[in-house]
Amino acid sequence: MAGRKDLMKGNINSLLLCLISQQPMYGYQIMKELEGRSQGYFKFKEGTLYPALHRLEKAGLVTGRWQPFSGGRQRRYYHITEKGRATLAEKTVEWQDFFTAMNLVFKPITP
Amino acid sequence: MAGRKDLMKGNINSLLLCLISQQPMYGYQIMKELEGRSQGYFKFKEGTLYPALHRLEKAGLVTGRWQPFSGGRQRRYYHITEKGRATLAEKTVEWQDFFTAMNLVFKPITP
DNA sequence: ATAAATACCTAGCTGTTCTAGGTATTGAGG
DNA sequence: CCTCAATACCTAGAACAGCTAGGTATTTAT
Repeated sequence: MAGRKDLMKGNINSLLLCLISQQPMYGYQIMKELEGRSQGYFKFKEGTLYPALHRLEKAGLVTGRWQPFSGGRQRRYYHITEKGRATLAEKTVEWQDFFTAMNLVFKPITP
Repeated sequence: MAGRKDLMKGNINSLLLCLISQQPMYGYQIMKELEGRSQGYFKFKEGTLYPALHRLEKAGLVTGRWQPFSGGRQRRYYHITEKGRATLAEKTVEWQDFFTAMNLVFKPITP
């Protein structure tokens, strides 16, 4: 029974799903990508990002796969699931509804 | 050191300040007004609204004044302060920045 | 050598929001 | 007359997201 309530708190899930839906990504990459696309606005802390990814995985919206790359350190690539794609579609509509509502209230300030 | 972090969680403060800045209002009236202006989208519970008003008052952004009306029950009208008006201006800019950033990330989904 | 960037993780705090109750008055419907 | 809905305010407690602040380990540039 999610909905507008969750939107108030966390748009992070939506942002993560959106990026991962376009191509599999690993955590650190997502941080940089979000910062780049938003022109420096979104700077998520690791303590915010990684738990969020774990929540998404636990909810079955993404699946993480360890992949070694040249060197030694492993990267955990997250792939979107069907369920994740459906959720993203819902979240997108919810976001649009939300900012429509916000603007309906905020508009009258500067008449 | 507020800022984008707070936006994620609570836009309620912004909405409340916005309404109260236009005219002094009491709690119940604010609930109805928000619901009306947002075409039914915002339906804040009393357990959300009243503590939020108390927080705003404690922060010096609004001042509450008891006023009796025909009948018996008292209404507590909230007036915006100078500090509240300044905060509202900041919050408005923050909101615009936020949804600009959101749209920068969300746009590429449907190319 | 050592600093910075990459790459991942978690325990615990704070603070917002909702749930779920409470009080009290007025007016309408049966 | 009585009860219910609407008006009008309030709070304690739970739930949970996001931040703080720490940790590990590798590679590359200085």
